[in-house]
Amino acid sequence: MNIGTASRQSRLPVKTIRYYEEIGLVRPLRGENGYRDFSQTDLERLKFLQRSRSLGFSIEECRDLLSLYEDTNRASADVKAITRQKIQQVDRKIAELKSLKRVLLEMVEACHGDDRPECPIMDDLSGRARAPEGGGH
Amino acid sequence: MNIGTASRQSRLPVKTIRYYEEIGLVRPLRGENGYRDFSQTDLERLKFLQRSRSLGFSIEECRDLLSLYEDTNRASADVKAITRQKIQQVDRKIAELKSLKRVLLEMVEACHGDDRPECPIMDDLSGRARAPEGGGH
DNA sequence: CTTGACCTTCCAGTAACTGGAAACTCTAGT
DNA sequence: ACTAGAGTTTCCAGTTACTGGAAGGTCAAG
Repeated sequence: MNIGTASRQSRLPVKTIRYYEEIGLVRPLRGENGYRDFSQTDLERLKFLQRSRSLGFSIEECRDLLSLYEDTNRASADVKAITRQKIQQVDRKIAELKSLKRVLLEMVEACHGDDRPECPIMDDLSGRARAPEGGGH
Repeated sequence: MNIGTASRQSRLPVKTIRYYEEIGLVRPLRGENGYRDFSQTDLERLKFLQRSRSLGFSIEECRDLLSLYEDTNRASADVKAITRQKIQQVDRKIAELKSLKRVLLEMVEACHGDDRPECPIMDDLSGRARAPEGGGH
């Protein structure tokens, strides 16, 4: 099948598929006209990539998963371990964002937000201390 | 002051400061020897950038904030609006990550994780349906 | 035979740096 | 005066995972 068909069926942009070929994630055959010719197996790989990428695995992680995927003797435990690591990464990222949000919220709450030029948010960003407001920690 | 001193005082890597100059975020003077010479004002800008970047504002957002910062007539409301937007972005990102985590957790929980080759995680990634386990939601 | 969709390659750009090479300057110690 | 080492300069390339665009070849329908 041509790249356009593969694109629709894998829900990956054409450009992305070409890129995946470039970095060796798929190796479609070529027709006489030079067009890429994707087999069902190639399509499987593309779908696999689409899903694992959208689940936040990096290209390199996908490469690992893909080789595990195609190794019929691989242990389920290996895959589970990688997935667990990924969950931890996601957890860390969530925690980071939450603490970021907390700071931003504090800044917004301290800000009168009218058309006066004084602005506690700016003071925060510039490193000036903000006056404590009712002894919060 | 030299770039090394500015680096230590702003807690920005030397390379990053040069990059910020390249994209016009700071414009230090030059000494006779060609060395950058940072004024107190330059240092303020660098500190401002360090803080706002670490709070997740993009370079372009920082550029906007910086011009608001230096506009003594700007309204506090403008800054507040930008910060509110940023909070919404952070919220969206957190929600995304949480739903991502949910999927990953489901996969891990469905996986026996021993050395057998069958692996529900792989089945998920490859798009195969997984057998429902006790009436899922 | 033309039109338009689809395909090809190659080059460049994105965001925000980071690393490294080659060369110059400064400072402290001998 | 000389030298070693730290600090500085510019420039080029690499990172991640694509995305956009130009210039051109191919295919199917009418």
